[in-house]
Amino acid sequence: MIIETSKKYTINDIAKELNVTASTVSRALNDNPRISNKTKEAVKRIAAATNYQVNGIASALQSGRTYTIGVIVPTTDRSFFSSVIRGIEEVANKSGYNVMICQSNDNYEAEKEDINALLKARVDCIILSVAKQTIDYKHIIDLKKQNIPIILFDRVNERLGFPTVTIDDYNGAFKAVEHLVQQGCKRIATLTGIKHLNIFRERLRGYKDALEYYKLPYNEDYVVCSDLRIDDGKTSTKQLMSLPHPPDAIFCASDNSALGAMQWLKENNIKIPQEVALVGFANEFFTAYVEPALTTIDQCSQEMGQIVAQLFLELTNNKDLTNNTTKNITLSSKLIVRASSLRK
Amino acid sequence: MIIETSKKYTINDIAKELNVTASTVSRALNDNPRISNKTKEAVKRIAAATNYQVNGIASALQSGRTYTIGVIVPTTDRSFFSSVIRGIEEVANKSGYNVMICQSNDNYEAEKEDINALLKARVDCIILSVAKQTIDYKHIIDLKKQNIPIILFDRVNERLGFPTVTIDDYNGAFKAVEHLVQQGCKRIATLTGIKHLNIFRERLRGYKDALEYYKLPYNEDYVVCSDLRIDDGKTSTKQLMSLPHPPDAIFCASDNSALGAMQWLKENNIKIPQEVALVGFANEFFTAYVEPALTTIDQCSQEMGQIVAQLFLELTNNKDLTNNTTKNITLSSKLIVRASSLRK
DNA sequence: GTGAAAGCGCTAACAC
DNA sequence: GTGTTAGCGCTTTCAC
Repeated sequence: MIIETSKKYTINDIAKELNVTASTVSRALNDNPRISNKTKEAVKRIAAATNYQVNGIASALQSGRTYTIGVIVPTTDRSFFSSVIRGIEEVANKSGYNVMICQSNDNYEAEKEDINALLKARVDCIILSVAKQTIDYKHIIDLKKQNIPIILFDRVNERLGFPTVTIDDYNGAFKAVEHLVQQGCKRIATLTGIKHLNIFRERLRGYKDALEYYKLPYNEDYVVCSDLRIDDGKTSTKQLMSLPHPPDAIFCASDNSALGAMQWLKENNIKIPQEVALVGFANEFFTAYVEPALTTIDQCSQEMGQIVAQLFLELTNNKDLTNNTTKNITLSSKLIVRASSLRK
Repeated sequence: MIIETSKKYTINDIAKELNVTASTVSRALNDNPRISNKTKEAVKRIAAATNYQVNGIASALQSGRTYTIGVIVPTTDRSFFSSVIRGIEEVANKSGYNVMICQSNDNYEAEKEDINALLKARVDCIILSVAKQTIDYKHIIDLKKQNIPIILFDRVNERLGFPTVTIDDYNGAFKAVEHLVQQGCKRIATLTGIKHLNIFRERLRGYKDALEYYKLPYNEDYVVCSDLRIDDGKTSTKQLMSLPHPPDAIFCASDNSALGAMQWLKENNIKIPQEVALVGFANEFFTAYVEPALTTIDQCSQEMGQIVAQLFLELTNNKDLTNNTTKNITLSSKLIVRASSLRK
C-alpha cells in the first residue's frame, strides 16, 4: 500500500478556484501593480489558506537564477570556516539568497564532486576555499566556462584569475614573529604547511622577513613543513627540540599544530613560554581555553564572509566590464597576545 | 558594456549538432539500453567537448525530486553538529543526494526562515535540530502538510510525531553522575538547560535518578538552570559555590557550561577535581585539551548523522504504510573519563 | 486589469 | 533505435 502523494498546491489550483488565469495569480503574488487590490487579496487569502508555497525550482528554470550560493569549505568544524559561513549567510540571506554548503574534507576528489553537485544544482555563484590535497587546479579553471561568478577565499590561488578574499597572512606572520622577538626570543622556529597553498607561503615569507628585519639568522633546520594537524605539531616539535640548538620559540602556521606543540612540550616538562614561547594562527575557539592560553592571529572570519558575499552581490549586479578587473581583497589580521608567548 | 551571457549548452544544442532529437540525447546521456552505442558515443563526445552539464533544475522540475536534503542546525561550529553533518553527507552523497545546510543560530525566526528557504528550494527532506529559542512548534507541525519526510535529531520533540534520532541522554547523565559517586563525591550539583528541550529534561532526569539510586539527597539548590553558555557556566558555578554547603562535584549538561565552571573554579583557586569534580556533555573538540582535561559524554555524532541519512533513504524508498510507525531511534552514549573528575 | 500563449531544459509515454 | 509530443510550475510578452 502506497502513501498517497498529495500534490502540492500550484498557481493553477488557485487560478481555478478564483476563475482567473495562472498569469493573474502569478502577478498577484508578485505584487504586480497592474493587478487590482481585490484580486490580490483574494489570491493571497487562498494562498495562505492552502499553504501555497512557490515552487522555487520552476521559478529558477524560468528565470535562470536559483538564488542559491554554493560554498565549498574544507570543513565546517573549524571556528574560522564556520564564522566565514555565518558571515556569508548573513549578507546573502538579506538579499534573498540561500547558501548551500559542502565540505571537501580537504580531499581533492570530494572537492571535484562538490563542484559538480553545485553546478548541477545551478547555483548562482560558487565560493571556494581550496582543499589541502588539491594541487591540480584544472577543475577550478574549468569553472571559467561556467557563466557564474567564482570567488576564492582564504586558501586561494591568485594566478587563476578569480576574485579572491584573503587576510594578510604575510603581515600576520610578521607580527607574530616580531612579537616573539620583542619577548626576547632569539631562536625562533616555525611550523609551516604545504607550499602550494598561498596562505602557508605567505606566512613563511612573513616569518623570514621578520627574522631578517630583526637581524636574526635564518636557519633551515628551524623550518618544519607538515600538514599542521595536532599530531604533526607534536612530531615537528619533537624534531625541533632534538636539534643541537633547540629553538626558544615556535611560530606555528596553524592553531592545531600549535596545540600539538604545546602538548609535546608539556609532556616533556618544557616550560611555556619561559623555555619555549608559542604562537598559533587562526584564533580558533579552543586557543583561549588551553593552558597556557595560546597567542594567535585573528583572521576576522565573519567579516571575511560578509565581504565575500558582498563581492558576489556586486559582481552579479554590476556586469560592467569596467569593473571587471579581478578584485583581490586583503583583510588585515590581528595579533592576539596570550600567555603562551608572554615572557615579560 | 554588458558581459555577454554566453548560454550554456543544452541537450537541444547537442541534438542539433548530431541531427537527432533531444530525447535521443537525453536517453544517450542516461545510458538507456535502447540507444545504439554509436549514438551514445557521439553524444557523449560532444557533451564532453562542450562542457555540457545537465541542468538539475530542469530535471528536478520534471521529476519532482531535487536530490537535495535540507539540514537545519543551530550552528555548524560545534564539533557535535559538524560531525553529524559529515555523517549525513557521507551517506547522502553515496546515494546521489546533496546536502543544503542552514544555521538557525539558535534563533526561532531564523529557523522559520530556514524552513521556508528549504521548502522553496524543494528539498526532498528536511532534517532539523531545534533551536534553543524555539518554544512554539507550529512552523514544524505545519511541515506535515508538506509531502516530504521530516526527521528531527538531538534536540527533538517526540510528541510532534516525526521520526527522531537522539542519543540516550538519560543514561548518559546517569552514567556521569554514577561516575562522580564512584569517585567519592557526595554533594553533586548540576547545570541544566531550558526545560522545553528534551535533551535537557532527560539529562536532568538521569541526574535525579542516579542520585536516588545511590541514595544521595536531592537538593533543589544544587540545580541551576541556564542557557549553558560559557558565561552561564561561570555565573552558575559562582552561585553554587556561594551556598552554605557548596557542592563537591558539578555535572554540566553542556561542555561549554563546564568550561565556564572550570574557569571560575580556577580563577578562585578551587582545585579540580580534588575540591570540585567536573563532568561535561557532548565531547566537543576542546574538552580533551583544556586543563584538566574534561570528563564528558560522547554522543556518537558522526554515526548519528549516518543513521539520520539512512532513515531518510528508507523513508523515501519504502513508502509502505506498514512501515509507517514513527521511528524514534536512540543511540547509546559513552562516558569519556578524563582528569577533571578522576579523584582516585 | 486580465487572458492567451510560449518557453525555460528535461523526461517519458507512446508511436513507428 | 529513434522521433513525436506533452508537461513539470512558473514568468512574461503581447493582446484586448
